[in-house]
Amino acid sequence: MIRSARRLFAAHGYAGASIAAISQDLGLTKQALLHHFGSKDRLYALAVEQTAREILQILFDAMEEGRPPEDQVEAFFAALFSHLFDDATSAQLLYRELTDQALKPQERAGSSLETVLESLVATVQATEKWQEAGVQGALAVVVQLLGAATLHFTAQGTLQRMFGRTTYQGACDQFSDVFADLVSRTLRD
Amino acid sequence: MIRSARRLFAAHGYAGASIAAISQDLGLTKQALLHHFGSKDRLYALAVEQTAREILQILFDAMEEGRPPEDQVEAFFAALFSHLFDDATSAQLLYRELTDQALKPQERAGSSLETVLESLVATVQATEKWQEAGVQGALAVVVQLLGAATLHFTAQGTLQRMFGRTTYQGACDQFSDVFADLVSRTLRD
DNA sequence: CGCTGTCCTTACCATTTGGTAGGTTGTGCG
DNA sequence: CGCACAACCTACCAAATGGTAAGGACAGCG
Repeated sequence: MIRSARRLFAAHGYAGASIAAISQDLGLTKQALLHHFGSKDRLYALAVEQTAREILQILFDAMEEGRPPEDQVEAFFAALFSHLFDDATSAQLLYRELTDQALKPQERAGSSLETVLESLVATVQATEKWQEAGVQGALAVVVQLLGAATLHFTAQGTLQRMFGRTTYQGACDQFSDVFADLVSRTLRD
Repeated sequence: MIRSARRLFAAHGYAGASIAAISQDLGLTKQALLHHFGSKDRLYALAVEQTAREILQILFDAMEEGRPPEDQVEAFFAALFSHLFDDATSAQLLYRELTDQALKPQERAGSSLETVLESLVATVQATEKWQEAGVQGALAVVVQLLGAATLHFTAQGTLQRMFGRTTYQGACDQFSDVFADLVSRTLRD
């Protein structure tokens, strides 16, 4: 159920995906959904939180103790990239939450999405190159890298339409290397 | 009128911004809007096209003949960045169109947004570093750079909320330099 | 058997959506 | 003046929105 909700919220946004559409996608009535989740807000919150938690897990896995922070961040972005490669809807959904802020304030507090960003900023701040740039510098770096990693997936449909599916596929393959290079160049000097 | 529509479509997306809300923002009734633009679709199309045309103009200005393509791309991204700095809604609106594909197919054909992407890809493909990577490689680079440039602006609200307005402002200042460096490193070797 | 609770349904509801029809006001122009 | 036309309004409409109420089907359990 949440998987279906994630797909539709990712594709059409909070406002664009009605609970009727989601339930129809599942072959149920919308009241079945409301029965399980109480309200559209709560379903959306669950979808976002679940998605963010997956990313958070990837982050934790990449944060092995003892390794230099540069390696940790690199490992995270590599793992994130391959995760999004398998499931672009994650990128789409989280990006939408970043831009729409459709989550209720109380549901936002202490969410996994916040934790991911804060941990990333802290780790970047621990790198040699950026430790003197303060929180602001690290935040700039993190946002930049995340943006570079995600547009690719969030704009999937448009890019395929504009350039053709085969060209897009080819770009996908190259993207991984180009991106890894970018992360490395940004974190080291 | 279109300015107001751009603001609201950028903030809430096509589905999330009703013509009633836009007209209320203007102090009119929604029928006044419908009178001028015929339908919500057409108003949205105008807002997107106008915004994309601004970006296209920035691109043309950066594409002076005779300069090396690396410089052209760098100049474009620098100008784009300062434009978005003044008007983040442009980034938000165009990003939404990239992800939502809310434009009708007939209105998409030959739009400024397509022209921008295609011209960028062609120019990147003309650079020394990427001329052997084909359309795919150039597309990957363009998407990556655009993503890096825009997340910052599209997620403005969330970032301000999470890290505080002052921290966000500080990151803004640093972002410009970090980004210029990133573009340069990506285009040259 | 009967009781309870979960799952899911049909039947509603008030509100909002995009859009139409028709009328009113004002302005420019012959 | 009289005519046309744009701008804008009120009044409506069918459809879709999120959500409530009430009940049926069915399982587990005493």
